[in-house]
Amino acid sequence: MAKTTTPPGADTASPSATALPAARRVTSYDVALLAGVSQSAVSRCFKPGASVSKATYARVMKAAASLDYIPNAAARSLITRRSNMVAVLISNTSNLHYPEVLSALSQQIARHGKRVLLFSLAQEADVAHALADVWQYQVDGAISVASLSDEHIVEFRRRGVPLVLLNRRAPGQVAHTVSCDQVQAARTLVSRLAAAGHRQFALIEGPTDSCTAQERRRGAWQRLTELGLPAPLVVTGQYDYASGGTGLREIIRQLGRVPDAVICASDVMAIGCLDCARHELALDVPGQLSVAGFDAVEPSNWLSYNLTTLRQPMQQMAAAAADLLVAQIDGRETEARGRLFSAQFIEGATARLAPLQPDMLAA
Amino acid sequence: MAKTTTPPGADTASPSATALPAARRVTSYDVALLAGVSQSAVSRCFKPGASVSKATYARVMKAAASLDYIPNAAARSLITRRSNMVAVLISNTSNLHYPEVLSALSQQIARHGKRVLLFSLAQEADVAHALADVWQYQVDGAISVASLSDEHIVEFRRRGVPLVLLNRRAPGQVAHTVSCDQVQAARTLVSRLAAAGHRQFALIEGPTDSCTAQERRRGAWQRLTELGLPAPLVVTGQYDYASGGTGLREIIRQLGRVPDAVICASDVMAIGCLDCARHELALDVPGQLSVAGFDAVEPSNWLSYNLTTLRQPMQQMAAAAADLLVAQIDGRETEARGRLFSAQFIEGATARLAPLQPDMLAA
DNA sequence: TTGTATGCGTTATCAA
DNA sequence: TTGATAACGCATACAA
Repeated sequence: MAKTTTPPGADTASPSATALPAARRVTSYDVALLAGVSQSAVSRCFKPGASVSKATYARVMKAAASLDYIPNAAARSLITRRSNMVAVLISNTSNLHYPEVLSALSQQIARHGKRVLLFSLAQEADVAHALADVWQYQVDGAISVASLSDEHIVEFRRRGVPLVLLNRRAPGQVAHTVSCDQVQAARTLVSRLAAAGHRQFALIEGPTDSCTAQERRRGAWQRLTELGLPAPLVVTGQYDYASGGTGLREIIRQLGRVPDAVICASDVMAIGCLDCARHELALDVPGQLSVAGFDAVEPSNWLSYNLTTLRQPMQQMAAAAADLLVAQIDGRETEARGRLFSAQFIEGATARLAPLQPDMLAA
Repeated sequence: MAKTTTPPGADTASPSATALPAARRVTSYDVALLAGVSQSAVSRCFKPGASVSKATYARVMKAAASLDYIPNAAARSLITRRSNMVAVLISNTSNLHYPEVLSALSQQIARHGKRVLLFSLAQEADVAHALADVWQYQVDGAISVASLSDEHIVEFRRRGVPLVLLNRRAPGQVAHTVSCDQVQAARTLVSRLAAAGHRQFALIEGPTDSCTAQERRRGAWQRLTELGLPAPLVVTGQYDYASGGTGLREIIRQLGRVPDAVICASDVMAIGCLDCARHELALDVPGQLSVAGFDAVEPSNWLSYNLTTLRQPMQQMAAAAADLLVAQIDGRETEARGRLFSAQFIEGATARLAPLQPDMLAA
């Protein structure tokens, strides 16, 4: 390895570790000087499809290596108007879903040679702050896994920053969107439960401002109505574990009895509901009560739960979002487009299900 | 105020959906022109502690607002040598731990007016690629929640990029570190289990290259030896759910019987172990077998598990890491420092525990 | 307090 | 293929 001057105390004894006093950065001029070429020649050597002779390329690369030269992305982006950064806006409320989404997005964005500038939104109020920074940092585009208001979406367009919404809708706006068909997913779930004889349904929803929750609700209602079943009892939760238990209690209180099936707008709530039913209310699930969730987060697959749920093809959705965004950035895609994925039904063992009938697929 | 040329469609009325063809960006010159001041005056207005008169400040801000002007961070960082970006390196293997760590880091870094450039490492091989980008993007510093080789750590110092390791050690290097005392945590756990009468221990470890796993192992061994207990049986897992079950089976196979206690190097493995014990082997936990984990991830707290585990004060650790990094960036902290936090013991209900004795604290 | 002039490190244009 | 030169958008030293 490079023996610089004095190998700074490698033993914990003497952390001399004096930070090098802002050593002047190595620039393309330094490399040019050492290689005996012009600065623009150096620049060209670091641009993929440039026109450089083998000889100069070799000389430049050798000099660059010996000086530890790395092009400065800030300077580059100033002139190319490309930062190779993509903003990812994500709200913490996604919770257990968060790592899967984020690492998938990060990977897919990296495939296109770009990196993720992360905006992790703890509260709704953070959106304004985050966006102010998004504009400053000159990102090439943004992917939002958080709810944005119409005004915010308009601002993206006005500022010419490509935007893709992942699992969110733009209420009054045309926007590029990648999502999973929640309506269809909820319809499928209801169909399969109804076919197995469930009649009294209850729903534990997410916060009403979440469009994912709204669509799941709409799909369930639609299908229940079509099947002539009684209207479901609806309570609202916060997508968290505790909401599952309190939701179930509330349902039983309002209904005066245990419903046939509880559909929860997230797996975590479904698990909370399940634990409450089994451990606190001593109910047999799925004997006395069927419980289903959405998202197929990792714990839903654990032996203690084996939850009936619907999986979103997140890796594919992330790839689609990244592709769609890059297409916009490259100007290949101008008109707003939406890509809709289908959820995969996971039978699990927390709901009584009838064997699959052909008409359910058509449902 | 004089509407000079044509303010680019500032009204939401006509979104005409056609992406504006790379409209020339609004710069500080445009603002200066409209406000009737010099460009440097505009610049000063956007610098916190600058010397500007009330009057010009107002004029400039008005002009800026009407033009939708936002300073260009790339240009700024070129001259200030501050990008206000912090690289966060994190490996996906942290899995359930990942969201907590990442959102805590993101928040804490944001407190210092900086943003997170995310490098989510799916494989060990990604490190080199990630680092190459870290150098390019001119980040102010980096926080690594992934294992870095000595060579990599040296490179940070050589390039003058401040680095803080979170829950990782630098084997042969002096480095700024924030971590949780895994040795002490493991010792405490063994002490409490031993005091309750457990004699035959087994460990399900993480990958041997993980230093966190190593420390947990060392602490457990130390304390077992001190207490004169038999050496534990050790098997290795991958930190995932499946490893818990296969680990337990392997332990029972090698031991010829069920051990008194299984200590797992992560909660997810502990949960896998627990589920296997209860649902597949029909063992009574903690009656016949005690199971404990590390990390206190959210599911460990669910009713089905109520796991005996140790919580790392992650929010505080993230804050410490951010503080330490920023101190380095600002040149306030030059000598390598390590901050060590203590884990909090969560009693849970998957292990038989004796009441807390004073000497355990000293252990 | 304000304006002028210069430089940050790169890419892009154009002539050689 | 190569080199001189002009941007890119901002911050800062210095003079006014």
